[in-house]
Amino acid sequence: MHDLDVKWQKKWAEEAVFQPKAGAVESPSAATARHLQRQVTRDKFYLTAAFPYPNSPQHIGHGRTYTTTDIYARYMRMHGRNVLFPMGFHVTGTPILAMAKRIEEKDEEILSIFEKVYGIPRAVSATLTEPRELVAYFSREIEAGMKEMGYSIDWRRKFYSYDAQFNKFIEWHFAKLEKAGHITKGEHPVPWCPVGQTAVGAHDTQGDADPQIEEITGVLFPFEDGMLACATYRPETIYGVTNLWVNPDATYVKVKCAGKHYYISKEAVAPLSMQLEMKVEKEMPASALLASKAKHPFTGAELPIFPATFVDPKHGTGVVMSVPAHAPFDYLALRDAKLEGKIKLIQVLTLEGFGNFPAKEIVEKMGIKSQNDPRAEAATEEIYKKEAHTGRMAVGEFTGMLGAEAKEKIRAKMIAEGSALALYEISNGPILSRYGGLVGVKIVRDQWFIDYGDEAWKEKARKCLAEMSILPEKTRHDYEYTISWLKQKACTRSAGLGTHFPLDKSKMIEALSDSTIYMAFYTVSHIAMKMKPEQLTEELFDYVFLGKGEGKGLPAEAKEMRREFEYWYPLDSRHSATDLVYNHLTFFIFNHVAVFPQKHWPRQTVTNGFVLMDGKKMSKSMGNIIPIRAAVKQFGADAIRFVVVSGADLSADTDFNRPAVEGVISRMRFMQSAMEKYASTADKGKHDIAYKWLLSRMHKRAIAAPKMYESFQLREISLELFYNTFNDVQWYLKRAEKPQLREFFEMWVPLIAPIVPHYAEEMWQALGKKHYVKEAALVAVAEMPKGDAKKVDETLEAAEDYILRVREDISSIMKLIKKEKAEKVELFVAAGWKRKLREIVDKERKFDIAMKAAMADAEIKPHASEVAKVLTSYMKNVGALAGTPSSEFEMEALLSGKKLLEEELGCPVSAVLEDESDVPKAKFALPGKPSIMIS
RNA sequence: GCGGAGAUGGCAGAGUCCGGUCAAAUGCGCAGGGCUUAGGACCCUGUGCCCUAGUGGCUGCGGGGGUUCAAAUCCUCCUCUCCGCACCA
Repeated sequence: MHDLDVKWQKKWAEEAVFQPKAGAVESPSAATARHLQRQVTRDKFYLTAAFPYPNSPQHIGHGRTYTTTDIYARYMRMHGRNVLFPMGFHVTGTPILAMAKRIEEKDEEILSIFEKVYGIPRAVSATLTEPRELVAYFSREIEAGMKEMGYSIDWRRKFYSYDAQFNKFIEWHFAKLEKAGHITKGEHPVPWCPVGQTAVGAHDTQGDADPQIEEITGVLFPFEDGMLACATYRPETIYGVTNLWVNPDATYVKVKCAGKHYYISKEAVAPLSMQLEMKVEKEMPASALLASKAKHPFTGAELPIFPATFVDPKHGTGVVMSVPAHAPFDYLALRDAKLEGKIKLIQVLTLEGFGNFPAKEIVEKMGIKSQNDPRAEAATEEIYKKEAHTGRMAVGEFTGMLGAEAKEKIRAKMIAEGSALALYEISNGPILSRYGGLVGVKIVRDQWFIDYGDEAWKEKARKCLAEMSILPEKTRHDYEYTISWLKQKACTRSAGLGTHFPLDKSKMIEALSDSTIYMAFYTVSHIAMKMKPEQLTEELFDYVFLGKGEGKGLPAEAKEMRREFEYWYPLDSRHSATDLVYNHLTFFIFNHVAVFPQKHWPRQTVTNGFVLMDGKKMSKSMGNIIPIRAAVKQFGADAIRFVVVSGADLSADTDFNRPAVEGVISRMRFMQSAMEKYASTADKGKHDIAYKWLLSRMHKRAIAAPKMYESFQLREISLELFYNTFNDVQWYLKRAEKPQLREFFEMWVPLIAPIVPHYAEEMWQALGKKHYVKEAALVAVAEMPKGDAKKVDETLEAAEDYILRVREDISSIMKLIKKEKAEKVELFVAAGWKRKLREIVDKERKFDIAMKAAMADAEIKPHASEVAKVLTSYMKNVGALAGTPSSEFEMEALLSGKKLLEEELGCPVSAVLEDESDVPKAKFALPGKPSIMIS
């Protein structure tokens, strides 16, 4: 398999079939020139798939998107379009840096994954400590894998997103955004590692946990000369605060922050200082706080401070406000301290199914013993959940409002009047970063944004979307939703590979912001990459991409670049996995409409689901990843291409498993040997019924194929052009007296070529001179056969189905009567009156009315005794009545299948009309279902 | 919480829009047989339950209820699963 792949990949490369020229013909070898000539007189077709991120090799999961794209590219090429399918590498951002660092630190986990999963020897991975070395190595691997998969990519246009020329392009891109007013600056909370001094994403954390930022409220209670800060998720319960809690064993501090004094736990200082600048002035034991009292920020009422062990000094501020009516822990702590009678509970929310103090009730109902009882957690969860959904405010200015709504209002109000701080926290913490620090939340000043919240911009994006084709169509809603909620998107980071942010060179443009219009760069990259970066000025790109000016004073290459861009743009189809709809693909639309004129807006996106391995999600930790190159070596490119796209609908996840791959390979072999046996010469003589039937099916499929390819019904195609076709050929070989398959194969091979190109190429060559389809040196550039509607014969196909059904019925009866071998088989075809009765029932589906109508019919009346019985059997399946076959049809079909049946049964088979026979069994015949007599 | 998608046989997965030809395509798995020294591959047959000398009957498509001569398919309520909610490629 692999040799065959290499053979044709080499041939395609030699003939440069995947290196299209904008609007004119290059000079590939004479063999293909003719076909390329044909192509360029037709329309161009430009498509791209998301470029890979080379921080590790690719596995078969990655192969789905690229294979889908390639099938489409190959189909379009065979459909006569001049196709451009380029590829590059995305290296922007921090994961590559993180990976290189981990290798440098000899991270056992990563080295062992490389060794065990991808088969990279430790000696080799040890050399990948430099980001550029790493990129060079993995991009080489990925490119080799893509070539081995037979992707029809124009590699001349390859670039890396940190190349100086591409940097220039991104600078131009951002200059356009800035001029359009889409760049803003502000503050932003990010997950931050205090040790690494950097923002962290999932790939920077231990265990690949994705840190989630959550807003919390730091309520400030006047206390001595400052304020006690309490972090809470439920600021709306401020009305029900009866006291405060501190941990009796913790140390507390007095800090100065923006001119004010706050009291918090000592352990809260480090995480909170990422958000607020603070200076510790004094340290004190908890007892110092317990001796004093705080004041309620609204009412000024005195609030005692009590000790409670459930207070975690590491969490929030290390001080907790007590709302015993609604928080089980607060109630329990109060009860534990025997203070229940002394402190009066205050109701804040009304909750259906509960009285005034839900926390007290649930604690009593569940019989929870103390604040250290593990069930206290469950009780809290239940009450919080119920109150969050259905609780209504019972006190304060928002009385009657849902608690969830009141929360936002109260929080905003308190922050505005200075009685609370806006704080953030990592909701799924504690998370440790790879640098060893506990991840906290930092407020980044000088954060630059792309303002996707701009309504006018959104409108333009919607307009573009409305005119685009979205496949699968049901994804359109996801785009609309994403456009509606997108706000400011942070577009710079303090570290990473890529392009420096033009307005602040100390920052880097992050990865989702520098990959939105790079498809435009491909159209000129093969020229730009040979130029000096400083030649790629804003003026040049304005001319090339926006057609500004006449190109005077610009480098000589400018005109050619402009021509390439104008020829290839707009992008006809953009491909990726579905997860990118919510960010990349939507940004892609936004940025195109911001930078380019409407005629260059994208026309289509195609998104696909993932690949599962034996029904399970692929993951490095589970070790169920098959690297793409290893898979190709083992199974050959075509089988993998076939399996990753044919297993499921485009949007659904598909499964990759060995039996599926092997099934494909064995079927391909079968077809190949059938072709060798029966298609070596042109079909001879008059086609018999069986061959006419097979060709009818083939032509029908050829007619249906373009639509299926164009709407990415790849599962449907594989089913029709492969499994069902395969079954047809098997049936045909059984049916045909002298099988011949020449016309069949001349059509079949090009039809499947986009999916299994190497195999098809080999078959195409083996066929030699074509008799029934247009000749082409390579099937990759051959014309897709068009089915001939005149060769589609529904009657013939129906007859064949009929024979199959009769055959099945005979064998089921044989089994029923436990007969190994029959002496003879007699078939009786139903009488005319039964057909007439069927028509009556088809029109009138109520039993009694149909019965009356039947009895009024002179032809049917004589059979009155049988009518009720026949009618009953019709009624059972009223839907099956349409298209009653004629008795002539049935007789003819039986005659055509007679020989096959006799051979299979090893006895004479006869067919007569029901009314021409006096065998009693004959009466059981129904239209389409002859009565069978075996003796 | 908000938004989206989905639930079909041992498994994967069609069918659902436009109700009837649906015990339900196709593939895998499993069982029996053939081939083979054996295994693999390959080929045939079977694979919800029940009855049966006659091509049959019954149950069934997440759960409940409804519409209809007829429901996997239409309506309604419910349960459960998956995905996304950004600064991360």
